[in-house]
Amino acid sequence: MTKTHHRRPVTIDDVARLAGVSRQTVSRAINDKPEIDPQTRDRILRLAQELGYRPSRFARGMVRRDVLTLGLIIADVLNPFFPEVTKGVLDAAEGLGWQVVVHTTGSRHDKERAAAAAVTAQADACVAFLFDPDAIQRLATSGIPFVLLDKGRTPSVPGVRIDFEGGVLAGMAHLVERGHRRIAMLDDRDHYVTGAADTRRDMYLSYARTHRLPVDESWVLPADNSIEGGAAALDRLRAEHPDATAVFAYNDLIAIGATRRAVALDMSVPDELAVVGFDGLMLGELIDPPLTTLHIDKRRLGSLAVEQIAALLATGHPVQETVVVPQLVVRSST
Amino acid sequence: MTKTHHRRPVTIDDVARLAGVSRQTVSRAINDKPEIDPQTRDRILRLAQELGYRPSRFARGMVRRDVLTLGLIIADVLNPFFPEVTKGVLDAAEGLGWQVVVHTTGSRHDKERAAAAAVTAQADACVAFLFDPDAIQRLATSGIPFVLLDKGRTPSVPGVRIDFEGGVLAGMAHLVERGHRRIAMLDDRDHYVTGAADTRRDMYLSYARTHRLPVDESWVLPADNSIEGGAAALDRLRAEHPDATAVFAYNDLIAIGATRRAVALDMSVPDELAVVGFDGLMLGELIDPPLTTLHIDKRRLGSLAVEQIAALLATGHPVQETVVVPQLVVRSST
DNA sequence: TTGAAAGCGCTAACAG
DNA sequence: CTGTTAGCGCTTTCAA
Repeated sequence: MTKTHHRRPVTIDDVARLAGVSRQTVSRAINDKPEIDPQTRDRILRLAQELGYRPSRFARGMVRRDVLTLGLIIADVLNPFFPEVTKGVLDAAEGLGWQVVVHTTGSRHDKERAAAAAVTAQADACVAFLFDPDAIQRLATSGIPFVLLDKGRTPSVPGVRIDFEGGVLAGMAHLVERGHRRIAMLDDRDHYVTGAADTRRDMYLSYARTHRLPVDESWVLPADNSIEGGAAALDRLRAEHPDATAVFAYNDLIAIGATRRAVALDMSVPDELAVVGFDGLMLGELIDPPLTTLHIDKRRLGSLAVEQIAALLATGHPVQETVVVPQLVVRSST
Repeated sequence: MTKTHHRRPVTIDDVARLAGVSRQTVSRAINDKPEIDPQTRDRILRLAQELGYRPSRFARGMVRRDVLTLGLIIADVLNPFFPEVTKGVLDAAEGLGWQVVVHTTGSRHDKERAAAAAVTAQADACVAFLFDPDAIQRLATSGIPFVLLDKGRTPSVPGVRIDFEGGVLAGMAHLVERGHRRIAMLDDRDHYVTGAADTRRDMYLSYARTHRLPVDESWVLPADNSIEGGAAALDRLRAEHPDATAVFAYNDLIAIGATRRAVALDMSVPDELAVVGFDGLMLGELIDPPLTTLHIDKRRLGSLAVEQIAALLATGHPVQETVVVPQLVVRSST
C-alpha cells in the first residue's frame, strides 16, 4: 500500500514521475483538457487519486486568476439582520462563481481593523459593515474594490445607501399620526458611544425639533444591540421618562426587547406604549404583538452590494449610488 | 502623478525597480524584518503604498503555508439554526487565525456537490452539513480534514454527533407523560424524500412501536423546513389525522409553523394540541406560546467541529467522537 | 544591511 | 497526443 509521507503534500511532479509522463500531461488529465489520450488520462487520474494528489490552489492562482474571493465583514451572525444580508451576498456571489470569506467584528473597533487587514491580504474585493474610520480607510485605500453597507453613513466610499432619513420620517410621522408626542428613541449603544453621525438619531432629533415634540436629547437612550438590550433600555426609559407614550427603536431587535419588557410589566402595547422598529426582521411578525417596523429588503442590499463590486471590477468606476428604501409596515405594536 | 496600468497589478519587482533596490529588500520592508535600514524601509513602504502594491496571496501561499482556509458548508443562512453553528465555527476559527469560506446548499444535492467540489479545490479543511452521499464521499476522500455535522447520521466520517436518539426519547417520553398517545411527527421533507436513515423519524417510529402508541408511518408527515412548511404540514395533519393530540416536530422552525397555524385555527396549544420542537432556537422563546423543545448547544457544535479539525490537522487521526446532548426545555407548548 | 540565486507548484505556449 | 521551456510573484537560503 502506497503511503505518502505525512508532511510533504503530493505534487504534480510526483504524479508525473510515478506515471512515467511529463507533468504537463498530468496537468492535462487533471484539468480535463481534450488533447490527451483517454487511456493515459484515466490512468493518471486513477494514480493521482491513489496518491491523494490535490492541485495547490496557490500555484494555480499564480497562473490563472480565476476564482475570485470576496470578503464579507459583518457585525454578528446572531443578529438576524446579517444572515439576511449574507444570504443576498452568498447567492449573488455564487451566481458569479465567487467564493466568500466571512468575518465578524461584534462591532468592536479592534476586530474591525483585524478583519479589514485580513480581507486586504486575502481577498480580491470586500463588502462590509464597518464603523471604525481606520478600518474603513484601510479598505478604501487598499486598492481592492470595496463596498460599504454601513447602514446609513455615507463616506466617500461606494456603497448601497439605505434611506434612513425617509425611514425615520415615515416612522415618526406614523407615530405622530397615531397621536403620540412624547416619543423616545432607543439608539444602538455602539452608534451612540462613538458619536458617529448616525442618521437615525439625528433624524429623530431633527424631526422632534421641526414638529416641536416635547422631547430632547435625554430622550435618546443607548441600548445594547440585542433583545436584552432593548429590554434594559425600556427599564431605563420608564425610570427617566415615565410619561413616554411611544418608542422609536434603532432596530427590530431592540424594539422587540422593549416590547416584550413592556408586556411583561403589564403595559398594554400599543395602548400604553407604542413601538416602532427598524429592519423588518421575520422575528417581528412572530412576536405578540407583531411589530410595526420599517422594512428593509436585506437580501437585496446584499445582492446590490455584490453587483456594485462586479461593476467596480469591470469598469474600475463605481456605478451610480444605489438606494434601498425602507417601507413602513404597520402591525399591532402601534 | 504615477498611474498604474489598469490591468497588470503592481508586483514586488515594480516596487524594487522604482525604489532602486533588490526585490529582497522590498520583501524585508513589507514583512517588517529586522535586518533592514529603517530609512530604506520607510522609503520603500511609502513607495509601495503610493504604487498601490499588494503582495499576491498566491505567491505568498506558495512559499509560506500560513493562513489556513476552512470551508464551511451549511444548508441555509436563513434558518436560525445555522447562524448559531456558524457563530461557533467563526469564533473558534478566528481564535486559530483561520479564515472561513461559507457555502450554502439549500439542501439540494447538486449544490451540495458543487460546494464540496469548491471546498476541495479552495480550502484546507472542511466542516459541513451534507446529505448527498457523493458530496460526502468526495470530501471524505479529498484528503483534507473533514468533519461532518450531519445532525444525526454517522457515516464513517469524523464528526460531532448530536444525540438524536436521546433527544427524541426525552421528547416523546415528555409527551406521553403529559398523557398523549396519538402523537404525530412532522418530519423534514428533505430527509423524508431521500429516505435517509434519519434518526429522528426512526426513533419516533421505534418509540411508538415500543410503547404501543396507536400510530403508524402515516403519522409521519413531510414538511418543508420552514415556518410555512410547518403550517402547511399542520393543515395536512388535521385532514389526515384529526384526532392527533400532540406533534413532535423535526425542528423548531417546523414546530413554530405548526403552532402558529394551530393557534390561528383557534386550537388551544397545548390543550388541544401539544407541540415539541427540536433545536432550541431563540425564536422558540419569543413566540406565543413559548415552545417546548430539545435544546442543542449549536455554538458548541460549531466550535467542537473546529477543534476536531485542529486535532485532525495536528495528529492526522480523528479525536474520539464528541457528542452533543440535546436538553429538554419544557415551556408552554406542552 | 543588502543582493543574487534558487525554487515553491502549476499552466500557457510552443515544439515535436 | 506528448514533452520542453518559460514564467507567474514571492520568500528562503546563502554570499557579499
